[in-house]
Amino acid sequence: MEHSTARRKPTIRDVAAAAGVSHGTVSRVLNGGHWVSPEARAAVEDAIRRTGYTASHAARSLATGRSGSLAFLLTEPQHLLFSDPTFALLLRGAAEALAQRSMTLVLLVAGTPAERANVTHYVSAGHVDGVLLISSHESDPLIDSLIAQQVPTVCCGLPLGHQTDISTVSVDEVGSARTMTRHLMDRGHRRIAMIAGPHDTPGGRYRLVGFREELGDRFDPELVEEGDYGLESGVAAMNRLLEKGPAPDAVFAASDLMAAGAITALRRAGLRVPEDVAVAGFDDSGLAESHEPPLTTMRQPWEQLSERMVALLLDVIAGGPREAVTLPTTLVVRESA
Amino acid sequence: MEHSTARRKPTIRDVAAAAGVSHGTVSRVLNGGHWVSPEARAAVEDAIRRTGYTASHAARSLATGRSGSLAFLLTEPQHLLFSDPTFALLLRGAAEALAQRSMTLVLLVAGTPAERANVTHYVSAGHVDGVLLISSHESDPLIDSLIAQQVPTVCCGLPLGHQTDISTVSVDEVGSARTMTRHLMDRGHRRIAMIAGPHDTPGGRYRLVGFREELGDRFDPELVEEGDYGLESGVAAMNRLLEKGPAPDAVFAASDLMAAGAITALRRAGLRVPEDVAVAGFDDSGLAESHEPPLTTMRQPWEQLSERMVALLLDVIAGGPREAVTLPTTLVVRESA
DNA sequence: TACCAAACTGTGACCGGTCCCAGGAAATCC
DNA sequence: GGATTTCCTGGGACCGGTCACAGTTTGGTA
Repeated sequence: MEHSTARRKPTIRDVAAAAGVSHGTVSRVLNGGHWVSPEARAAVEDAIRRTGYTASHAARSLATGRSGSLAFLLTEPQHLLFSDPTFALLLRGAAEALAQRSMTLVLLVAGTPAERANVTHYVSAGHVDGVLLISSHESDPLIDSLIAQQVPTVCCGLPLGHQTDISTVSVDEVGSARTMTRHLMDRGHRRIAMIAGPHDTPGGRYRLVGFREELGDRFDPELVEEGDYGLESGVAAMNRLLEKGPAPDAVFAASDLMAAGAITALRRAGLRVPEDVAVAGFDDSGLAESHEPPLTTMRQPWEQLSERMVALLLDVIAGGPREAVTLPTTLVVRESA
Repeated sequence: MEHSTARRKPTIRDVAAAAGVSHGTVSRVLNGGHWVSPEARAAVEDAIRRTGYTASHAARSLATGRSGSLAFLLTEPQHLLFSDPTFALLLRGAAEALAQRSMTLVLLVAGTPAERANVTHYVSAGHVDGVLLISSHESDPLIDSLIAQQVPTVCCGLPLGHQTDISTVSVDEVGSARTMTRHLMDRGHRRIAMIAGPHDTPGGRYRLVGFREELGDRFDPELVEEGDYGLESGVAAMNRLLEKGPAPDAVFAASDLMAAGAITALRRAGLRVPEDVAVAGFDDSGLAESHEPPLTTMRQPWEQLSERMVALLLDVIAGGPREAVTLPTTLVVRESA
């Protein structure tokens, strides 16, 4: 007898011995159990239970060539990551969607050029099966190198300036912006300003498009300023709008954080929200509900977004066709507008 | 000749062939290069460059028994994750610290009981080399099962109710709270209230201890309310304080989010901050600086926290001794107090 | 000159799965 | 009743690394 049970982790062959079958049969049970007799299957399942067997990721990965993990790739500069609750929502959703499929999420951050190089190397070395690309800017070289390396990728939001066929999951940016703009117009506002997102991001560009479309000939380019989705940039953009001339009677910000920033700037200027100026946001990021006053905003379907991204990426990995999924948003009317 | 180069990824043996040495020598070069001649080493390094070789995680992991990844384990309920910028800071820091060591971070979320079971199973199956445990509550069964399974673990913050020797990295909670309390007293405030964190978390308990110690016989238990670190709970706690009697002239909240919530509640009650009531936070979480008014708070050394946690965990994995690291915080005086 | 240690290198077993192939048993068909 | 198909099973090669071991060369010492 062994001097102790040696606490070695049981392998597939230990299970096979315990069940009185071959390791090949155990493997078949593990992978769906086709072509195994009911008795053999039962014996194996019992043996697995008795031995406390758990499959080794590494061994499986080596044999199959698949890693069983996806990368959650962030390319935003630091200060946005810190503050934007949006990323946390997507991250959590993705982690959950993967856990259900017993896969894992690897978080990759590619803010600095050095990090980008590392990340590209890591990803194309095949350490992950695919990439969930979050928030990319126009003509981001990272996308091109992922495409060049044939890495299965799904983008969150339509990648601008890349006419290649990458699968995407996005929300109806133009329609959402039109809905919110219409809401502000219906409330009787006439001088409506917009604090748009960066023009090299889909949210920055298309929300502005929707805003302009809905306003029609009432659109005034003087009433558009650009921010980076962050709170500070909302303050700055609002200040620029106030410097230009008479205050608008409503402001549509392309993110909740910028809306919060705009409200701060308006208050400093002695204006009340929503009495003097109505302010609407975008995202419904959790901050919106608890803000003072609670923000009127467009709700993005966060759970669906991450779930669909994961599902789509797995399709792509399995060799499925390109797809572009568009999800609807909903108007949430609270107190700010 | 092959019909095409077949795009198979080069292995260690391909490199060996290209360099004219054995695969064993290539492996030695890869692992520090001891006992290899300078010429062989140069030949191998050149061959690696020419072939574009990248080591396979899976194969290495299978051979060594180590996975090359750590888990970032979150046990908080959902709504806090969504809003608290604190987690994002720690997460990013940890990802960075690991990337420098060419290891990867696996994000695990154990909010619901079902998730907890999965996570426990996953971790003890050895799919990660160790666990960075973020924000655990008192007598969390998760900690005990990790200990029981001998999983190398480092906690962020002293785990309450677990007298076992787990390595920890924490900040000087008591000292930090005393510093802030002293600051408020020095500013002339006499009726100082506290919005504490959950009493079953180290930050909730020890910040209150420091507050009480510093106040001495001026301490009034009536002026203490508890929140869950989230914004909403700050609003609620402040409202409870206001209902009890005359408003305090200063409030010390155990998180920036709760401080922001307290300010919201005070404003709704018609009180000005800091003119009528001073409000101080804790964390310096990015929100603090951009808040209106900017928050006086205790800055936690986020980068150091995550870096030390990772370093400590790697020590533990390597068989090093238990350690309890305590890091200092710094008082940041802005406008709110 | 013989002997030995140190420095270097090659070989092959092994980690724990998957998957293919050959073969046996039972059921089906002519 | 014999041939063929269908179902099930065992065995071994293989994935791409690491590591222990044996063997070769070099230089120093008795």
